Amino acid sequence: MKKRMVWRRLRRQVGIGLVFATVAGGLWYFQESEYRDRLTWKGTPEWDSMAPLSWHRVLRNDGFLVGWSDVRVSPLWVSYLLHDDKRSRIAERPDFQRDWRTIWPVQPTGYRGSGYDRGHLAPNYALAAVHGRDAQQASFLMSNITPQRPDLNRRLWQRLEEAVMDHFVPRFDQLLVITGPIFHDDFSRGVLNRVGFVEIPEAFYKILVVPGETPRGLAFMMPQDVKGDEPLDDFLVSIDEIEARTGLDFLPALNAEQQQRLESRIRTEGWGLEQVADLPGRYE
DNA sequence: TTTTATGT
Repeated sequence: MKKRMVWRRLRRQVGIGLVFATVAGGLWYFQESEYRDRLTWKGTPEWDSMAPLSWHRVLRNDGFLVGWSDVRVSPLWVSYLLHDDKRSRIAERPDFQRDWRTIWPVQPTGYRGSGYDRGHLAPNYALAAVHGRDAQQASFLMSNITPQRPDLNRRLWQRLEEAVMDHFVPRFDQLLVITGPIFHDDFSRGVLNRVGFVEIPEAFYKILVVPGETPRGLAFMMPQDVKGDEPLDDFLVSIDEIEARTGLDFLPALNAEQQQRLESRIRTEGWGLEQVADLPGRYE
């Protein structure tokens, strides 16, 4: 008799709890996607459901988003918008910081003696100049950092980032940048190929998109072992190729026809690449 | 005013 009443009450409470959790979760998700939409264009990268290595969760920062993989212990992509409205002075470089959202401990000191640089994906300068101090500090979170060989990070990659800020952003006014690592096809190669817990990529990609009715796109893929003074256009690839290598789908909210046009082949017309492809780096 | 590591 009494037992049945207790059961009924319990069931009702669980029911109310579930409804509450669902509503709260829905509200959270709604608000979170509003925040994300403000930081991107045509959605954030989505993963191929058949490829667990491309699964990730989104970390939201001031000025940029990070697709974080707890399997690779690495960001799979970062995404940020740039516009031609730069601050004239930017603050000093902050210290690298542990990001407590990553679960696996990735310490700022963890790269010491590894032969790899702590390479930014979302760059210090661009984030600081366009999005301000909080974004700059967030760019030094270890969730935004991947192991990069010094000749890539300080030379070729630096030249590409400089071309983005000094050439492409002024040229087009607004730019969406998606950038990230590319890993060896064979996951077993990555199990021990790590700096601390962080898997070491084979190469890196950077996708530039000019938002608009008929968007323009340009994409690069650069391996770890470069000298650093190569012409930037040696590394052009189609976005489709990057999708094939990463298991990610970029700009998922763009309609199929536009995606096909934008992603299937390399189109350099209008970018003025020849003006920047051979510019020397800042730290030769 | 654009990158980092250095048992400094």
